[in-house]
Amino acid sequence: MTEDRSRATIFDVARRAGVSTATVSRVLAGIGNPRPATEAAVRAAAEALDYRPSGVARSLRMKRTRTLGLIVTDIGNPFFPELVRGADVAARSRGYSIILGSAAYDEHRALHYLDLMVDRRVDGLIIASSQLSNTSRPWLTRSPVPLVAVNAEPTDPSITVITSDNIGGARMATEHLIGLGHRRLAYIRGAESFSADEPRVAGFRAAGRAAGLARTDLREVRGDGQVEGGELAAARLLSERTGITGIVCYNDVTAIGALRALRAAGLRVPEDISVIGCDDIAAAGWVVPSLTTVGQQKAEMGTLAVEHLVSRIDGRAEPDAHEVIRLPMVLVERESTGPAPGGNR
Amino acid sequence: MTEDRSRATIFDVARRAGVSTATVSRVLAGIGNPRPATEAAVRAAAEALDYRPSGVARSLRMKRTRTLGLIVTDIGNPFFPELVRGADVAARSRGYSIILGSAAYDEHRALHYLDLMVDRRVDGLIIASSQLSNTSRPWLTRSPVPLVAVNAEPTDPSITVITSDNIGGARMATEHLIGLGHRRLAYIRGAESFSADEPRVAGFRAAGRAAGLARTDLREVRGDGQVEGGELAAARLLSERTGITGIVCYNDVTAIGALRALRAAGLRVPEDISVIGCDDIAAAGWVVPSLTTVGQQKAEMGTLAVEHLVSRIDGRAEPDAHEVIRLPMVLVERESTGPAPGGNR
DNA sequence: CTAGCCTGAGCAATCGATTGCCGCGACCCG
DNA sequence: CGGGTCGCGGCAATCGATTGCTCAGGCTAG
Repeated sequence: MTEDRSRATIFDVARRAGVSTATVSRVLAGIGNPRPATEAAVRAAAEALDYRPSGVARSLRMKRTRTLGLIVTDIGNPFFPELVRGADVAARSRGYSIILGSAAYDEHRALHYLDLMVDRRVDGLIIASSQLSNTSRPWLTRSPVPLVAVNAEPTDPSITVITSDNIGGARMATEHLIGLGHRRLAYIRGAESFSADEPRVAGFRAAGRAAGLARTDLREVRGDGQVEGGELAAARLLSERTGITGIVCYNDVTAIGALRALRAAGLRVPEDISVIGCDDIAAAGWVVPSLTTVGQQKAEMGTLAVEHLVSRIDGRAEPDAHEVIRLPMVLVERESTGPAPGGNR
Repeated sequence: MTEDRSRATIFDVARRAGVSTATVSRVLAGIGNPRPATEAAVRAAAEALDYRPSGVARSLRMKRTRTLGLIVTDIGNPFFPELVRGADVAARSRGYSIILGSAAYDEHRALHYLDLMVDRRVDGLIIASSQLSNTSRPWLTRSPVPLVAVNAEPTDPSITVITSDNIGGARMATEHLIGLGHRRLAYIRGAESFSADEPRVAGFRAAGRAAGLARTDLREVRGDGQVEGGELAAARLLSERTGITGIVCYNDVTAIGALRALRAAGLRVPEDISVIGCDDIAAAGWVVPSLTTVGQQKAEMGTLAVEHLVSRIDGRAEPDAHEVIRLPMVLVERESTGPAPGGNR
């Protein structure tokens, strides 16, 4: 180990190369045109000392950290890894890093992360945590850094939002079932705090109404966005014996729970009953039968969020160009949906 | 907006409170015992200006960022979110943050993150990326910051490793099947680059040998650690018609693929054939039949990695107290395993 | 040959905190 | 009433980079 325990500083490089720190900084940043001999000396010294500029010192001087904070509802929820990945890739390609915070469904945790990240002087914040959308609005609107909300319904015009067309997605899912001949449908909702739940149920109702279905042929039960909630809700639905043949679910995880309940009740999917989910998580393709779903463009949402922030940070976009971007959802047909039984129509 | 675009600095607080920055720093850090009037003035000023110390400036001065770098193979792989969560919780409770990097199965990306994180002056690194274990060893052994490898086999005595008892886990899985009367077994391997594959296949063999099974009754086929690989491998196994009744899989994702292939072949699980996975990812409980598996203590691995690093950073542990921690794996019995058909004992 | 210009590179300030050292004021005791 | 001691709080250095301003030297043109 010839090298010191701590890393070489720009001062060490300057001394070794026989120049000033200003010159080292300029050469390494490619600013100005140094005399060939100077440039060579600096590069050689930097190389020999394995010099790497301190991001901390640079951040202090430049007043930017090239770091973005990303707060998600819960990293264990299969929806988020893809979003994180999309954001990560986009950030990296622009020279930014992501600091991750998983709120674990807890608003206090989320707020703590928010403060932590601001203290760390992140250049921007991506909030993909439904927990924050409601109570913490004051914090968000007076955020000291650019901010974008992902996968949440717009609550404040001053905040940019990137989300899916939840109404359209749920309508598409419902229309898919109706197109297969289903006439008695149910919707299993998510937890109350999920801001996408309301628009999705609205899409479900709209599609049902448009197809002329009676209010009584459009059941709605409450789930929790988890497997257990979907399982319970589907079981409740079955016990009601209302003869529904198609279930639209708040998300894929809920749909997987519903699948389990139907299986336990001896019903075949899709022969006896069809199930459609939402999100298109990886596991949707793993279960048997594999799950038909309307997919969200998760990675794209992450990418767009980063792009939006970076262009705001770099001043390429108006500081208050607040918009609402709604990504279309895409129908992914798999095995869990099929023609309605009994040849209705 | 009374407040400025940029945050208040310690200087602003000092001026408003009529004291020096040194006093502000001391009061807010709780060092020394200030005169009550002084303390009140400082706190009032800090409050009024919504002052929050700059982590960047502090990091520069203190030469520690209270940030840990975490590099994972791929955040989309369901194994990692739990690990990330464990690390995140442990880090947060100790005042550290996690910077995440997802290598997306690409060693170049992983190395890039490594450099990035060192440039950001993280205080420690957690490598949970199998991509790094091999070629990048030189980098790792001369890392400028404390480092711990997670979920990898020890390759260098100078690196602390936290991993599962892969041999014991695979043996346990195999013994579980043998205990249920199965006598003709197969093991579906992971990709070659996964360092846990070798020990697991060794555990499989050891358990088979110990039970007196013939070499020909212990098939091994190559998968890829993904659903597709498991599906293909299982299909190949079936086409060989060797009459196996139990399949041990490299991981749960592989097992889920196997389940799909068996189902497609019209075989019932577990009546005709038993399947056991490894990892205990969330989806293992979602598929039908739910998957029996030997679980890794994912969150604990993340927690231990953080604890190890923090104690090294804080100087509470020897700088070269390099150890290998092997966490036991735990058998989680679900529906995909059952007595061998034909009542073979 | 000299004056002026152009450019490469150094000086020093700056970013925002922490902390060693020291001075000054107050209080106590003789 | 004077001197000593204790301790609060200020001064200023420091962390490691970036960058405006300035200086000096070389080259060109008159």
